[in-house]
Amino acid sequence: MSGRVGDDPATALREHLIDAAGRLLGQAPISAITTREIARTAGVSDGVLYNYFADKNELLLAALMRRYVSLTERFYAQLPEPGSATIEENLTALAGGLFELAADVVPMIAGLVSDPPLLHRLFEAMHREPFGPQQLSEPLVKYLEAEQRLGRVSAEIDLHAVSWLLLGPTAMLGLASHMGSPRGGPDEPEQLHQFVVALITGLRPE
Amino acid sequence: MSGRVGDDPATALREHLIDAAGRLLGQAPISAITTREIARTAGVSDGVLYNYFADKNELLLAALMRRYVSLTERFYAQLPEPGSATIEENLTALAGGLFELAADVVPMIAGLVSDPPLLHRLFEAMHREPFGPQQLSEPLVKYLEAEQRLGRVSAEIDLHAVSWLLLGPTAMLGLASHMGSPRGGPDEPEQLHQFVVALITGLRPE
Amino acid sequence: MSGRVGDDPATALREHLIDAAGRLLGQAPISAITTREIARTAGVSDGVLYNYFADKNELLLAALMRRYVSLTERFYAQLPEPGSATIEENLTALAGGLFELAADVVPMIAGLVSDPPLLHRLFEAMHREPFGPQQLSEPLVKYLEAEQRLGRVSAEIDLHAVSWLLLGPTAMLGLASHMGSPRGGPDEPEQLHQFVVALITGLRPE
Amino acid sequence: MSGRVGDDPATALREHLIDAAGRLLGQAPISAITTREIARTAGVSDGVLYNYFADKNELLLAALMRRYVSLTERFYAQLPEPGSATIEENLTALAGGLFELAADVVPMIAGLVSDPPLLHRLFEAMHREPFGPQQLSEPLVKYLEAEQRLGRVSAEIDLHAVSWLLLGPTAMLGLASHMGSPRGGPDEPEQLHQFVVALITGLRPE
DNA sequence: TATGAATGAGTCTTCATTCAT
DNA sequence: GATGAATGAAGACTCATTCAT
Repeated sequence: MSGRVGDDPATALREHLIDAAGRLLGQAPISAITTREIARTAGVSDGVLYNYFADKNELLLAALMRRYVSLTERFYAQLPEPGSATIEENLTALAGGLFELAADVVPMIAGLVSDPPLLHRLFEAMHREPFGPQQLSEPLVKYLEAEQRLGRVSAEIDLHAVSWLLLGPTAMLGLASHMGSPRGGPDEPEQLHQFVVALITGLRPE
Repeated sequence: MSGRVGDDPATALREHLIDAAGRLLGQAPISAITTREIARTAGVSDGVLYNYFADKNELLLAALMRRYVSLTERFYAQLPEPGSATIEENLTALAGGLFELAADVVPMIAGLVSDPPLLHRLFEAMHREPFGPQQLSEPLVKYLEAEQRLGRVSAEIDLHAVSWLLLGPTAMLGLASHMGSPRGGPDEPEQLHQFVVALITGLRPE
Repeated sequence: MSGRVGDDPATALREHLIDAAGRLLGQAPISAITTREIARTAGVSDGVLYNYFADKNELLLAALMRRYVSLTERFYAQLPEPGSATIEENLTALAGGLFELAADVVPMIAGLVSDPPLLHRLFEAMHREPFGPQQLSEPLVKYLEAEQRLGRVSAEIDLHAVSWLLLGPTAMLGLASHMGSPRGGPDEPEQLHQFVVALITGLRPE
Repeated sequence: MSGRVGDDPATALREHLIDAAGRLLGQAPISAITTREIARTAGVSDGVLYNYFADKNELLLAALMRRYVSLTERFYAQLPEPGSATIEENLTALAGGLFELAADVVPMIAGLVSDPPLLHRLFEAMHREPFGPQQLSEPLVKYLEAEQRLGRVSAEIDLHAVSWLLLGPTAMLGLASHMGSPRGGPDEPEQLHQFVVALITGLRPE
């Protein structure tokens, strides 16, 4: 039972615990995760987590952050190249990535609504990261600015607002995908495409 | 110990319990509400709730529904008159109402992510109501159709998508307002206004 | 809600409650019967029973007695006629009746083992009845005495012991029929017949 | 609070809990035994039992089995030697052992009639033991077969039936001994003797 | 006398946390 | 440091019994 964890520096176990907790975070609502379950998943004893974390929440917090960062990076890696393809295609692909991100992140965060102090701690931690939640829109804005300079996006529009107009419906759809969804409408990729088309068109009569 | 409950006909206590639970729903995350707490808040004994509800969840469900319906009705009462004022003003006001609705409803529902069976029951109950969650967009679409007929909104745009483009960012802002918010940006009414302007403008270069 | 019980003297309700409890006694283990269930079965209110009985147990006791007496009477009505048919046939038929009696009575009494005071009260009541449990063997002994006088049963045998030799295995089989029985052996009527044959034969080598 | 449990290897507490439950099983009806009572009897905290058993019933089951096995072994150790003494003496001694066994086992099992699922689980467990309940008769049958070969028992009799004729009345007497017994008759050893004599004699007129 | 709503003690079970080894 | 057995507070739910109407 000794070398199971790895031969890394002393605190490799800390990482190992975070990974185990993170794995569980993808499988069950956060409130259903017990310390015993984490310990078993990690293959260590029940009490060891208290050697590295003040309490269960602090471990969960670290796992939450790690998960958030890794999911976010996955999204950033998919950003389209300004000037390539069409705006419609690019934004639709982007919305697809956002949807996946939201489908993974939203339930994680939504589950935290039950635990405001923990939620608050998570947000503080997120804001210390290079890519906090509101900065999620930043690369999106960057991309749109580039397209604006290329003349492929209206010069007069507020790009920060546009980023919310993409993020919002997409996240909502991601959340909805976790509930007994309202069958019958178009499927999700098609909905995302319609959002983009409408956003490009604008409400203003020609 | 007699008149405490009210002088209404028979099952006034049922209502009283729903009210007590509803009050707690506004103060604490749903998973933190205990049967004992409800009983104490209602000023009755621990076991009474089982005389009126199959279990704790059924009571919570009733309280949740009552809250949802009353918040929804508040929103519907504020719908703008097609043709009056400007589109921008109307949609901004509408977004304001949606924001308030979301700020109240979203945390309520988000907390349920931890309890999928209860969440499912809530959705079934909501769909039996005249104004289910997906029908939330219906009056919005109705309003936009009227404006479309008046020629104040582009004829070629998908109004269902537009409704999501309004609901999504607004709900997200409502959720965000419950967290240690990202200080520094514009305040919420201003953000909502910017969403509307951008949505009216559209991305397409003139 | 007034005349539901009948127009008999004032305490017809007492009888009605006993009947309702007796009906439930045939359907569920005694410990699973609640006062509310009795009241609903009887179509009366929860609290009435305390107007006629000191507590739940006293009502149950009365129901138990009534049931015991009625089942016992059913058995007595089936006693064979001495001299008719053969001893083997008569005793086999008799064992069949006893088996049915036991299958009905045994679980009722066995369930009481969990409640010694109530059990004790039941036995005291039974002994005051004309046909107490040990008197169960009396008609059996009477029948055997008649056969003895007719020379169809050994003169030297203790008929009281014989009655136990019939009652015992039969009751045991009745109890066993209520449990996940040990499949594979002969069925119950055949077993009863074998008991009788062996009892007639005796262990003594010819 | 350290050495209280015993110095045995690892799961001494598991045994300790079974013992505590077993002790209570001898003192109170099974349905009256609470987890708290077991814990207090064992001198441990309320929740420990769930570290060793899936639930209360599984602990009770283990205690029940242990008791059953130990009582059964006590009985098997007393089997008479075929050919020794007389049949009457041997069977009377055997009936005495059975009576003691029944007096201990029957109330234990009878109390379970109120809890069919647990009863079923007990039977399954019993059948996995070398000496299940129906195999109780096996050593008895073995003994009688030996006597049959020695010519001391009628060759034509069904020994399986005979074993029931001994077990049945004996078990009934054992059960009866737990109730406000029917004073006045012969005492139990004498009754058992009479059963044996009658069984040897047989009903058939010489 | 009948009602049935209210009571509240008591049950089983879970789980974060501690601490002797 | 690591272990994992023990702790015990807390939660949902049941039900015999009471009592104002």
